[in-house]
Amino acid sequence: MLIAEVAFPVPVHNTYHYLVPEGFAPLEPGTRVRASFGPRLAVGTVLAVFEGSPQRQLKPLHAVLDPGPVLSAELLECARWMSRRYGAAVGECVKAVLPSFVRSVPAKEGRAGALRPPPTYALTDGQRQALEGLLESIRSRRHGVAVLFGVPASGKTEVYLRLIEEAVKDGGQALFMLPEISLTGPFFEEFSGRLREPVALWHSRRTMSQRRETWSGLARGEVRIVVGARSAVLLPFRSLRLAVLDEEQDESFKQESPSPGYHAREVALHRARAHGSLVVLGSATPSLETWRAAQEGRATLFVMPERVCCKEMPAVSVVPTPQGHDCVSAHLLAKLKDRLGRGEQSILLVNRRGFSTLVLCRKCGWVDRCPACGVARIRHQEPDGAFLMRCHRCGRRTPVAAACGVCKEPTLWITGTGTQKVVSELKRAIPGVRVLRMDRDILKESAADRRIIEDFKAGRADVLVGTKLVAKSFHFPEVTLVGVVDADTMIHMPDFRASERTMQLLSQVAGRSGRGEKPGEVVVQTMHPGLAAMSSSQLGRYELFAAAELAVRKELSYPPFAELIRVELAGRAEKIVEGASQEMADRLGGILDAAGHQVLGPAPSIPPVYRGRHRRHILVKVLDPAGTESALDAIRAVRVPAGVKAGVVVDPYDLA
DNA sequence: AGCACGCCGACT
DNA sequence: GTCGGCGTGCTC
Repeated sequence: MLIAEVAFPVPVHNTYHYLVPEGFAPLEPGTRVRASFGPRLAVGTVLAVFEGSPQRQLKPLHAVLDPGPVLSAELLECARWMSRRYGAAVGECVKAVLPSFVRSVPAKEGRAGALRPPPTYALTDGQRQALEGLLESIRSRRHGVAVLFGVPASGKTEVYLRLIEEAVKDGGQALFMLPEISLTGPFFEEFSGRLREPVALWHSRRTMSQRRETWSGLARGEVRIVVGARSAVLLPFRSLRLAVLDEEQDESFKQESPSPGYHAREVALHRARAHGSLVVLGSATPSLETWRAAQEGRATLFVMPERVCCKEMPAVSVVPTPQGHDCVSAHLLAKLKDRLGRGEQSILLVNRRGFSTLVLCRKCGWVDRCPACGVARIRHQEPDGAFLMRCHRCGRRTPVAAACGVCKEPTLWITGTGTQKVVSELKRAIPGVRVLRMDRDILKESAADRRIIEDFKAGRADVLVGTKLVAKSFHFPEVTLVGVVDADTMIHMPDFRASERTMQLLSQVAGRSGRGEKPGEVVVQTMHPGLAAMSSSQLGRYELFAAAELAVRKELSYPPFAELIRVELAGRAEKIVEGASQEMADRLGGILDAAGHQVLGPAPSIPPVYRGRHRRHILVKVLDPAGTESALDAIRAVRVPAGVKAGVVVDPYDLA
């Protein structure tokens, strides 16, 4: 009898078997079918078809929905791989690569398009050398991985453009990915202007019809170039020759939820192997995972050390964070005034939005926290000028406490620096200064991030104060000073990546300085000038940071020397969750310690109670790189009691 | 994910 | 005495 293995878009790990009625054959994997699933009919995707004698009574398929497969064997295999790699249900992975808007796509041959002659730009030595190696790799039609390590403004975009041109010759396809939707637009524009071949834009905010057009165009081989965000890596390429991840270190390439929690870099590498294509990982501060891959020869390193626009790197000075009332040091203030006098612009990076980031009691140490989320609340100045406390996790607003929540004394200390406070301090210290603020609050209020950027670019402000949004790849030629108001806030996060994140942010924001004719300068305020993450904000010292940080990671068995799996248990009854997570940790400890892995916890998640459910988590450090799959099996094999739900995240970036 | 089965509160 | 809450469990 002919049996079909079918996956349904539901969070269950098993697949289901059905009889294939006579008239339905031949039925190929990747075809959608309708079948009775429990008390209802459901649409599923055929994973495999085989001849066999079933041990149990199987139901027949109800209908075949496509004339042929809508998913290629390669993409179907990718879904199955994702399910194994990330411990996600197969059906959910199939759903991720086969969105609901897809209609049947008849196969059709693509045609080769003519290329616009590449413009004649003078390339730097670094660009030329990188291009030479990378073009050769594309032409070889063999799988390869390259790291394009270029300082900000080193001309990576020009390299990408020429690689794409090469990749789409005679029917090839190219994928260009950026970590955020907001960055895809400008690249889409630029690529569309420079490349003769049409460029498609892909991200989650595109309309159904736009997505359908791109999806089926790619499947037919007609669409050849895609600029997109994370999910573009799951598109139905027929002959991928090049996959680029720009800003590859950015954590937005990792999806944490919904399941499957995939990393676009890993999926790109997996698919590129199947297509025999080149993967280019571009960054000024590569992730340590990528850097180590280059050191071990799993990726080829290309370095572009010189800026295209200007000769010198900005000079970096590290000064102590002021400990008094002010948050901008005399040193930084003097430099700001100096820029103002010369008609040049400055950027100030502040890590938190709001006015004051901490309200606490001087007597007993009580900290004002959100009762629902358990995190410290931020004092905000609302658009009407009044002050309110806001929880940055749940967004709830409450009046500012007049007295300590425990000892009821009016001994409150309002401290900590947010973007609003810096703006107000600047206006007080430099009369007449024109300041723009850019953070999520402002963008919500005025719904105009474009306008802020344009105003600043046009010189209608002297200083731009903002959160890490200001560090993004904007090009402001008149900016000659970048100040980091408090570089320590990130580094104290209880997360093994805190130092790496700090270094990346500092380096990125430093790259905004001196991009025009005039040389730039960077001032970092910190109480820890000796930390590697701080000193390496001096551009070009990435290698020193990476070496030091890799040594730490190795010592403590953290990625990239181990792989983490976070197991979270949640449920209504606190005691039951507590018992279940202890049981889970004990059981895993027994199994996994023997394999050389480590089990940490359980510990309460942050927040410990969310939507009425108590949450605890366990961290598994998988020391043998091949051991993740069996560790996931071991986790799944532990039965959790009724009323408790267990979830896993492989390679989590959010450790709370 | 759906959808049904199964035990505890306010109503014709 | 019933209708209905959503907690629990299964779907080839």
